[in-house]
Amino acid sequence: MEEVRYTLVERAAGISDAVKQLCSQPVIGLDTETTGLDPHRSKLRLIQAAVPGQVFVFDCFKLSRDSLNPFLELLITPQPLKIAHNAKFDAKFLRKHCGINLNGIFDTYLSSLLISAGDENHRHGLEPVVNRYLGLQLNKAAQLSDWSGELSAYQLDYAAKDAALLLPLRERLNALLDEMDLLITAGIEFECVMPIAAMELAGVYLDAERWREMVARIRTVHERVSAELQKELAEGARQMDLFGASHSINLDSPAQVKDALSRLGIELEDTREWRLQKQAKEHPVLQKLLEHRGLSKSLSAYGEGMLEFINPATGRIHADFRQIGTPTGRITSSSPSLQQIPHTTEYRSCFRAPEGRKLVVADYSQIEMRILADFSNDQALLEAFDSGADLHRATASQMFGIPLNEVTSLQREHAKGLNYGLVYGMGAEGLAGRIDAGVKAAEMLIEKYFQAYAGVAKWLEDAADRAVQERQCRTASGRLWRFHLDPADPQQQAALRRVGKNAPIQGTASDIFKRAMTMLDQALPEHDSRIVNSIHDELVVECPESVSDQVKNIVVSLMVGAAKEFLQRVPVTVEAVVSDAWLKK
DNA sequence: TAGAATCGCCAC
DNA sequence: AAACGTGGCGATTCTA
Repeated sequence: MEEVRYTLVERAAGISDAVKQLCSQPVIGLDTETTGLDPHRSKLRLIQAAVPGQVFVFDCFKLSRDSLNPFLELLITPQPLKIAHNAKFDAKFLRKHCGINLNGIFDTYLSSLLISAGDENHRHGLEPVVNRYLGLQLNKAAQLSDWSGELSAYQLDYAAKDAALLLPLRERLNALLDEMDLLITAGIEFECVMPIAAMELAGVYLDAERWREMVARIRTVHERVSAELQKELAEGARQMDLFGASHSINLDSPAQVKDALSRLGIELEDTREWRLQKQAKEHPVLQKLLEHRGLSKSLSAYGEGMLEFINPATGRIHADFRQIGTPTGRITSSSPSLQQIPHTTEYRSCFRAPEGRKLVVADYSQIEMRILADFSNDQALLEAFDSGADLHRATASQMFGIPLNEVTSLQREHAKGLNYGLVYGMGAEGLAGRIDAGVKAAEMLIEKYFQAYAGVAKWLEDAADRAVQERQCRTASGRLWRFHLDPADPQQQAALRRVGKNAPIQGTASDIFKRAMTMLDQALPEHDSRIVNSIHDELVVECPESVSDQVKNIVVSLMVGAAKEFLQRVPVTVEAVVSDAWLKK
């Protein structure tokens, strides 16, 4: 790419001329350079704004916040459209350091993800994206340079070039989004950037003392169980070892554990949980091993390490949320993953509302089954939801042709197993394992289920057929997943059929969820409230104690409202509680 | 010896 | 040898 012309704006006097040229544009390329990655501990150095043939580079170290105001005004309105690559990053720094919410976003990173439609071979950094869609080679070497001192011409040129590239890149990506019918999904994603940026910036409060005590408690038990296991597993070894060498085995090594068990006469293919579970009754040592595994998991994944994520600047945990974390559109979280904290009181009670505040914990009730009911237009399943009865009880009642109040707890369990497993394309063996029944019995239950819900059966089979035929599927918003499996391979075809059943449903739940986050992000600030965690179909909102009931009502009504944008046939309910901690009371 | 691959398990 | 979809991640083991 040829050299870009840029204007360095270091004095307040230069702002008005820049703004004059920027405000007449329908779209501008936007980028920032910062002294680090954490908005709470790093500084915003440059803001670059590109128009065709010209880039304005604002030096935030030399300009006061007030003098930047006329420029920032352009960023908080939908027009001009701001193009950024991973706008979440820039949005966080602009919010933290300039106090503004970016509005009117076109994100080239999210666009690239949508266009790739689940192709794992595609990378989505600016460099590969520019290479893929513009055929240009980009040098990102300056990105990690020191942006806190006097800037070299090389650095400024790099900064300007990045912003300038966004204009042609957007042209190309927008055309592709249009061709692929992805504009509606893209709109949902772009509007969700700011809510997610705000959530990351807010972070979630963890009671460190309480967490430490819990970890210490677990460690004590872990040490005891370890010692007991070592002793039991050494039995077999001692008899065989003529040299009397110590045989302390690594309990975290599946291979060593398997060998040790073998010496005790317990032969296993592998030592996965379900396999241990199977024989735990006859071999108490396996029960103990399972207990040890659980404790080890607790200490490694959810131990002291969690405390290192507490940001010294805020005292809170600011996880990294990937907005399009999966091909179905689900958000994922890492560093730490706040989406896989064990669902037990001892863990979750450590995630709390700070003094004077409360958490509203809200989740969609059976959202995926409701989407299935809506898509399939199955009258019986729709009726089950319309009745307002407990879904699994209603399902059992319909399967066995008996009144609701005569459903036994076993019948309800079986219906529950079916309701949960179905949207994942579960087979008879899977159900048998889940509900602790024989395969024959499971087959009969599935037959009964599909007799009751014939419309569901038809929709699922059609969805699977379509996936095999078209090698792709879409959600309600039009989000696309293209498959790169080989349909000639029976195993891959079976997998494809399962994904074909599940992805439209899981992905539509994502569509709904992102709309809910967007609507809430607009409504919550006036109540001094904010989203602090997001877990697929559950939201955690932190709010002042004094308005917690009001906020709870807002959360419920907006979440329901978001679902109604996509679902017309089925009622949607959201369960919400006001709590001191991340608990559903 | 660093990075990749695998196992195993947490969430929805 | 897995079962039922989507992930993240820590520990061990493999590999260049």
